[in-house]
Amino acid sequence: MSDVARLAGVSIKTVSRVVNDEPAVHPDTAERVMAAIEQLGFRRNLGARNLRRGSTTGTIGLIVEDVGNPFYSELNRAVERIATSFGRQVLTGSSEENSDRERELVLEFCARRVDGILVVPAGLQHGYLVPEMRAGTPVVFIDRPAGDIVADTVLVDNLGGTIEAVTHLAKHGHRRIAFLGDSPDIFTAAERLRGFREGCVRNGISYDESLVSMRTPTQEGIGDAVKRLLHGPDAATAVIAGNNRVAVHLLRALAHAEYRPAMVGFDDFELADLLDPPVTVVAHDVSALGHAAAELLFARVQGDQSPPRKVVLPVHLVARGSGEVAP
Amino acid sequence: MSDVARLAGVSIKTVSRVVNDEPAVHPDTAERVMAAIEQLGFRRNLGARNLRRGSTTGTIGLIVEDVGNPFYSELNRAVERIATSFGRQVLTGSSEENSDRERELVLEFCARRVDGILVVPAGLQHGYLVPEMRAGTPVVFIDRPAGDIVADTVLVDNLGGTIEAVTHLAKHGHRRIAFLGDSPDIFTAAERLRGFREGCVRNGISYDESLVSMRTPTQEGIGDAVKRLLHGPDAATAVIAGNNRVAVHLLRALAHAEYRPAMVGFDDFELADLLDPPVTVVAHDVSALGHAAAELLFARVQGDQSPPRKVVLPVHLVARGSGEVAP
DNA sequence: GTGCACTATGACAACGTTGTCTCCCCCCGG
DNA sequence: CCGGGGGGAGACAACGTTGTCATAGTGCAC
Repeated sequence: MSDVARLAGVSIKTVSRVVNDEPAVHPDTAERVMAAIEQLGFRRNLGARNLRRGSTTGTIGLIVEDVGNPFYSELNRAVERIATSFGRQVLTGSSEENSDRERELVLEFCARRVDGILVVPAGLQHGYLVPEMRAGTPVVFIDRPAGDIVADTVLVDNLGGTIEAVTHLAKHGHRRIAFLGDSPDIFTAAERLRGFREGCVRNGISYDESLVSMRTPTQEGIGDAVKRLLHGPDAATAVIAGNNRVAVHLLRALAHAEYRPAMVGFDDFELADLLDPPVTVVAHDVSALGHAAAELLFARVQGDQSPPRKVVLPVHLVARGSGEVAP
Repeated sequence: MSDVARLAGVSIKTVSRVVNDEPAVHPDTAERVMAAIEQLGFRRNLGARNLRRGSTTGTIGLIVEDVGNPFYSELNRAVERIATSFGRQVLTGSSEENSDRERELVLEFCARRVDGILVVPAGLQHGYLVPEMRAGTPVVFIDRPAGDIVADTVLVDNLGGTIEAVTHLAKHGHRRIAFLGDSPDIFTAAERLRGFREGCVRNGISYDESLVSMRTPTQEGIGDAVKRLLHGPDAATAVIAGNNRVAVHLLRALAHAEYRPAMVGFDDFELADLLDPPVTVVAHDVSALGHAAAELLFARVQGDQSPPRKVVLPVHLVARGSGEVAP
């Protein structure tokens, strides 16, 4: 900036006035300054600006499990849309379902003085956030609640959705329904299992633990579970996939099976309608999730001091075929 | 920081020494400082630090068309992985295939003094980058080359891949092959069309422009193209989808068709193997694309001054069924 | 006891901006 | 001719850090 000032033959402050479109600069002067800026390729240093003004940095942080997972990338996109409308930019990070990594990312973001943080929490302990939140960095939890603190949270109706899935299958005559979930440490997985249980109860089905598998989904693990749960005299006639990754592995495991059980997945996914049979899912609006969370965050950024809110978004069952076959 | 210093009864500089793990601080003093930091929830301001040290900001920018598109989110993930290994964080933005937006994002990133920029360019004019690059911000172009400047670029073999697709179909007896591409303004789309032409030539097929459609893919547009190209006396017996979105729309348009042509898609996608018939694609390694680009960028960040490089990654045809049916 | 090396600490400036205050000049009314 | 007002511009400090240099105190060899 001082180079520009020298070249234009003005003071550094006048350059500042020009780049900030402040009035009270003579047009001729402004033009000289602009020319100098152009010539030198000057670009104002936003870091220094934010430091001096004590203003917001114009960035927010988004932490998800994996930015490469279509579920989270859609979330990312929705968040970005809102951020852009508020003139903010988005720093993203993948926690890889690792709470240490999550914490590292959060603290790094705080050190960068992001205006706010959106996080799909991996861990259950979030006490480390208390000082940051007290220091004025708003945090909104997405898809899963904070472990041990009270904070803004946006969730989907995991419980209701899974109950609906069970009911749907029961309505089509199924009494032995398997549930393939994810690691029970993950809130959504635990909650959906709870919904599965409750769904069984409501439909007069005795809950059978041997038909449940709760573990991080891998192709091999799901393959084994399929062999175990869908064969033999007490085999399940229907199966619920606890999330989109379970669903994909399950579909692959079933692809060449001689017997195909009825199936309902939690989370919609692209091409579900083009498979044979098309896959019935409990769908929810991922964009709406990101949208709601980001809106909530920006309300906080702009000074909303009301008590922490908990938003639960609805889900709905999309019947496409795979869930409507009889036992 | 001055609050911490006051509470610990030391100078601000000593606090700085403690947070930077500098030697020559008495353990007792350090402990007092740590306690004060803990008590006040102090977190060093990275912005101020970077300003003072004149060092890098520890961030890089990534601009893609749409962070929500699985193709780009996988790229994002690969880039993030490398960035993390270099201790950097990633600012992301979606250009929405709009060159003004792209430019806005780039300049904003530069104003934030990112250490480097990775961009999947939307426009053809990149002269605006020259001052920034001269000022020392390295830029690497991904998937598409810069329009009018020389810069590091990482591409995939669009030409070779499409030739391979045509050859594959020709080998299975097809002589009338349709090509559904994207807007010809997009480098990859134009390049794949060029490959289609070349493929026809090499296989002794006369290139028929009436079997080609180059436009931004929408469900409706692809549906119309299908009606036009795959019916009538001169109907195509095979079709090449120019990218993953075209493929998805095409699959949906064909789902309930009485006649299904052979098909090969450019870009692999999840579940392609589970469709009926499984979809044959020209696949390339999106992770490798992001990996290579990020590695190249960090080499530049670390001072590599060698002439701009152009990397072309190989593609390979994955035969799954849809491309192996006879006319 | 003197000199020297070394440890622990602090004062101060500087990074690139911008807010505040001040100054100068010109124009206009009385 | 003088005073006041407003437009245009600059000097300076400050944002939160850290690099440089200075200083005070300690221990040790001579």
